[in-house]
Amino acid sequence: MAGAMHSSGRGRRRSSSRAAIEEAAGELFLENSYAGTTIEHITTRAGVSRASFFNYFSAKSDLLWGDVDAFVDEIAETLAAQPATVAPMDAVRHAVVDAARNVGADKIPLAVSQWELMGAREELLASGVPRYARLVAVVSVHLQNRCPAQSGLIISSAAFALAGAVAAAAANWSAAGPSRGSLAEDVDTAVSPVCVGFEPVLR
Amino acid sequence: MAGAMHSSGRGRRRSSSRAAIEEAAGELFLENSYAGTTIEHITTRAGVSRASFFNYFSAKSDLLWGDVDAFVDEIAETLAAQPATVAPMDAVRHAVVDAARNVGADKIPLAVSQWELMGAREELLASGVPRYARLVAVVSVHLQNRCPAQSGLIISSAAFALAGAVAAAAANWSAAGPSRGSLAEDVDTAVSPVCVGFEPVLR
DNA sequence: CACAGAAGTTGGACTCAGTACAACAATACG
DNA sequence: CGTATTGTTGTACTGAGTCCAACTTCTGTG
Repeated sequence: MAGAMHSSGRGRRRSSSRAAIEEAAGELFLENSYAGTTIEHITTRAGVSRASFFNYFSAKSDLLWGDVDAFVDEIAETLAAQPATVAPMDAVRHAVVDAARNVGADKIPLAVSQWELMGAREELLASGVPRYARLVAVVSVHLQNRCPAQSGLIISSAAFALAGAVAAAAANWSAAGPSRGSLAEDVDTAVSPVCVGFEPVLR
Repeated sequence: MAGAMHSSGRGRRRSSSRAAIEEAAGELFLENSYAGTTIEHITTRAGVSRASFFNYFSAKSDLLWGDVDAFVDEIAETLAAQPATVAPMDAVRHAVVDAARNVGADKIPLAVSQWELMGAREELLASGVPRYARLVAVVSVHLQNRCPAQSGLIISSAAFALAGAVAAAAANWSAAGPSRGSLAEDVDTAVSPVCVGFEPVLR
């Protein structure tokens, strides 16, 4: 996020290593599956040193979740810009659905588009957790601000449940294959009941 | 669970390695934190070989989640025994709350009781994912059986949201420290809105 | 222009989790 | 007493992630 701004800094310029790594990884994951691809494979094909890999990514799984991070970022921004007049759960629903609208079928995250192909599902799932946790945190903070009187239990269960519904929608959507419709609709369908259930509790 | 029944088998008897490992691990996690404890530390203190560790546990994180696995097992059993007359989400709520009732303050899972002490929260969280996934699967199967007409999206978002609420309750409860009340109450509070929201959608 | 310093890249050594497997030890059963 | 069965151990290996000290490429300043 920050720290990467180097338009007119002092030292050496970044080469295009990052893009090369991402491209090589995408190819290799398809050829050999995620688990069957080592970081060394990737850096070799990208023509970069192994050490350089960790300049750009903190872990192998980071290659899979970049787009999801952006998705959560967008939700956070939308929520921050929401006027206080909107009902809290409605604000969250709109933020989530809007963000989903920007996820075109063209830009499906690697982790999602190649679910079956890449094997090691559980490992993939586990590597996605920090993103899920961040979504929970973002929603929690928003609800906390809007409903300061509420107990932490209610707040966090609403946030967890909502993030769960979003995850379900994403999983379902990706599993639908090339014939899938719009992610935004699926997210709306999945999230609505959660909002309906929690809105009255949050008063 | 299964596979451990060896009261009068054929070959060599199991020694008490398992208990020794668990005890040593519990001590060491408190002394040096989870991340600061290696498997070799554990096996050395337990007086067992490193190889033996993997006879009993498939990963270091298995030491933390054993009780949670039992919790999910219990939910699965209760659900299977539920009569078809109960509304689907009510059945799930009862199963979850009942299972929570059996989790006394004395038997708090390692992963939960020593959350702050052990550092490496994200790693812990990630290692818990397979359990979360199993809870989702158990609930999904139940809903699928009770509501065969429903779309997969609704089913799985209900299951995800419910599992999320349970996780929130557990996290909240554990964070409450020694003064915490009954887990079952917290779970009920967290899960109810989800059930209220999804019950009508499931018809 | 030289040079100091910032920022990027690399090689190499290291720790640790997890896998694989062959040898060895203990036990029940015929 | 053998023998098959099962538990335990030693050992060697792969691969992720960390650390760090060199080296390279760049920019701004005197």
